[in-house]
Amino acid sequence: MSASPSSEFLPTGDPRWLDAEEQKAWRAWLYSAQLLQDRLDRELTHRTGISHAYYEILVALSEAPERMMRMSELADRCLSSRSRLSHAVSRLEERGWVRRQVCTEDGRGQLAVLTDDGFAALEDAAPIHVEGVRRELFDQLTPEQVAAMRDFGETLLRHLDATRVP
Amino acid sequence: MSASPSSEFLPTGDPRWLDAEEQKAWRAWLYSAQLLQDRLDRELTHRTGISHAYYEILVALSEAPERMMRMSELADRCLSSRSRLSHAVSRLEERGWVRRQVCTEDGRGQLAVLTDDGFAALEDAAPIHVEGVRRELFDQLTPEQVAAMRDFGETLLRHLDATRVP
DNA sequence: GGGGAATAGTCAAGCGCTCAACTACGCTAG
DNA sequence: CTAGCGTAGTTGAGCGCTTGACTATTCCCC
Repeated sequence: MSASPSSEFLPTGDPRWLDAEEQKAWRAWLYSAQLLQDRLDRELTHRTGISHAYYEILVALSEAPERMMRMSELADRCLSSRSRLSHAVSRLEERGWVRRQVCTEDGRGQLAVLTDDGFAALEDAAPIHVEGVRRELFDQLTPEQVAAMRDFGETLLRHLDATRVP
Repeated sequence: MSASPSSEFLPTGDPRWLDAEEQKAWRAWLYSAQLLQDRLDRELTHRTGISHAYYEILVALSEAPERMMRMSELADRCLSSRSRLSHAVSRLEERGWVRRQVCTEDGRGQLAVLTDDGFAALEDAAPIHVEGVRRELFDQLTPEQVAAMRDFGETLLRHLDATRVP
């Protein structure tokens, strides 16, 4: 719907429609974001058997002290819901890459721990992922574009973080 | 995994790891993209019952001549697989928003046609979506950042398009 | 003009996600 | 102490997506 539709008497007043330039900018960003994430995810999944979502979990754990994290903390770090993370960790447990451990400080809590097998799987996958990001993203951009991408991302993150409603 | 892991003798040579600045840029972009898309999709879904993916289908049809498109064409336009689009159109058909029609020029083909009910649903949803995009995206950015976002998206799209492997 | 490859679309099985309900534990006020 | 509320995490049902196989039609060229 490129032009304003005919409904002119909305309760909240006329929406601030996007003009042609804004539409182009929005679509270019949206399509490129979807295609890029899709391509990287597919390459990683097909070459390593690890989806990008699972990869993020393994990375987070590998960077944590003693390679272990509380479930909720891990969920936040991976932009995941509690439920989604719980399911994902169960599946990673079945592969032997992660194990659960009760948290001694808080009887309600669980710790997700990266196993040696999980770390090895991550070591195999990391080069594939990094090469993908470089090939599809950084190799295509000038340093100025990279700087703008970061600036853009950080600006948006500040806003999204400030207006979060948990 | 922020630093190079210990596997130093890979068949393809050492991967070109991301340095700290590149990591920050990549993460900022990735997280902001995921959070933004997620927030817009949730708002649209909860307030209108239409997910962003379905919204895109309705928009594409509404802009097409006679509000109809070939299934494959529609799939490409919506960055969707044939199968996914076929499922989605079936569900939109159940809601009475789209109907299928055999293509007279090509006996294999099907046309997806937007119904009046579908157009009305889109008219209701469009202001919600546009306000979301404006509030979460354009209102947060300077004109320079918008220009950079578009430039970034178009650069990436050119690359992704040129290296597509169907 | 007839046989094989290519194309359009659908369908079924299985996986992963969402949502809401649920268990279990901790915290605090009375 | 204990009642009640908040927090941590899990679970199951249901939906949507992916994959790969399948049907039907068209295209191509010998």
